[in-house]
Amino acid sequence: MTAKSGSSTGRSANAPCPLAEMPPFRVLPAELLDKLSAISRRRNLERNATLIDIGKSANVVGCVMKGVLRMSKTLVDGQQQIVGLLVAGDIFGRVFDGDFPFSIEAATDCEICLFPKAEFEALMEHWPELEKLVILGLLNELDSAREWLGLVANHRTVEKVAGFLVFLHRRWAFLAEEEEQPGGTLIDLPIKRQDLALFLGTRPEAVSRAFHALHDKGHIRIVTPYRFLIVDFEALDRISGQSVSQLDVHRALASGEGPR
Amino acid sequence: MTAKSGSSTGRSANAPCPLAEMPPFRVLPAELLDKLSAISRRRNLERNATLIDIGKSANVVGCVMKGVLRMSKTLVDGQQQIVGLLVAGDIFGRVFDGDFPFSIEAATDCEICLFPKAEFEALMEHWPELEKLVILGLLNELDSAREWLGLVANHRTVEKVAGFLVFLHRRWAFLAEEEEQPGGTLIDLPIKRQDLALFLGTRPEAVSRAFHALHDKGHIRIVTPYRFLIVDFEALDRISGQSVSQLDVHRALASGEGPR
DNA sequence: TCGCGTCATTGACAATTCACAACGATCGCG
DNA sequence: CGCGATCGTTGTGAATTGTCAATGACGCGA
Repeated sequence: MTAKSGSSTGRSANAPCPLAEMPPFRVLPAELLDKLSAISRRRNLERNATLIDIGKSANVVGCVMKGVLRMSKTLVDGQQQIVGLLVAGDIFGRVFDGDFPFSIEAATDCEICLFPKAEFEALMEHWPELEKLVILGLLNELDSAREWLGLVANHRTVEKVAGFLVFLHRRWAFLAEEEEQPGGTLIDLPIKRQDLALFLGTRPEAVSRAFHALHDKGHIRIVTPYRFLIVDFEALDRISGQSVSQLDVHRALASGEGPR
Repeated sequence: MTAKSGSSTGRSANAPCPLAEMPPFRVLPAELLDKLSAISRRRNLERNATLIDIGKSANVVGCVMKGVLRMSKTLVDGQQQIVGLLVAGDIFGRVFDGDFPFSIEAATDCEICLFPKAEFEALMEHWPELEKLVILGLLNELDSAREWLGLVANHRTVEKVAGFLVFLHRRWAFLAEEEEQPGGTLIDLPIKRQDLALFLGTRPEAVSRAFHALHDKGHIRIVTPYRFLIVDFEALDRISGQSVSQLDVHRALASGEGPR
């Protein structure tokens, strides 16, 4: 299974996961939660640790509890192509399918919860609720990937970067990664410039220039290279050219859909 | 334009679909196939007809029997952003979820098979095989979307276009859209230049130039604007940047070399 | 058959990004 | 406390694309 950076696992490896705390799982009946907890293994990952290597068999299904993971393909020359990010609440795993067509690495320190694939699938067959959860999770991932596609399809780097900030703001709104501030919303960037550049289909230099262009226009404020203050969200949304408001539906899933 | 060509449906609307002929459904037990057929409605779509309007409630699950459909979002400025294509064998539908966050239109004349969502979901709860089918279908869509992401993330238009051809060749290999020819493989392009440009994050002019650049290098042959002959598949794969270094490709192109 | 509109193609120029390089800031470690 | 490595930032010329405009090919309907 996921052999990797040795012992970032720690001794909490076998402790059951507080699944009930994660938004997507909240809707599940208590009995199912118990069964899930019973087969769950907790795991901590240090930044840059590899969870799943492309091609290698990885018979696990998992859920991100904390942190950010990146999914990427490694091309023959060693260059990485990032194909997606996983954040808290996201479920990953090739249920009923073969191996992952990409690697999964920790972009930040992470806490994740793993289930043996076979046992997870067995549970799915008996619990339609779990099956529903998986399907909704996949639809969510799909929407996310397509939203990214829209971002990357933009021509100017400023549009991509602005769209990226909008994306962060909208999609991870329920996470503790943002804080309200007198001047706007504070956003922490989970990945470094080079990764972001790869993801957006550009170069680190262009990303840097774009951030500073937005800064100079007064739309954002660069607190540190990894922390931004969103001053004028509307402006970013306008620049990104993505002004679509129909995606709010799925976020109900991610946010636990309890309220309202 | 796309005025939902009302009743292109014809009188074959209620005829059962030959589901058993579609690859994804072949594995299902006969009894389930019968039940699916019982609730299925066949439908024909003319090119540019709208199947599903964004935002509108569409309580259907469907399968493409023939032709190509495009999924797209319409941005505030009226521009379309294409987020995916559906080809024969693809299953679409927001199972257990709300409305579509995009529109679906026929890129070519199409034959599709529709199921009422509620009844389809009911079948899923009793037939794990169907559930499995849906999940695998979603995983497939996800892979497809991520592959697109890799394409669009490329910088040069030649890389995007080359990657697109590779994508067509690999992903729809089982379709009758390609034919073997003495000189290579014949591929039919299901969408026009402008759509492709939107999809690849560039302009029609650039797409055109890229196609002709590949033509001039001898890697493809443009039979008609919608029909290409793949002469040197390896070269395309190399140029696409999905399997080799983009730097090498740049140099290879710059020096004007052919296949090794 | 002719006329019309759509679409692909091509050309020329401006705008933007890439690529290469150097510099500076930050952080961990001895 | 200084050293080195990593990363972010900035500057410059070269390459590529976006943009605007015009032309030509094709299909459709009158």
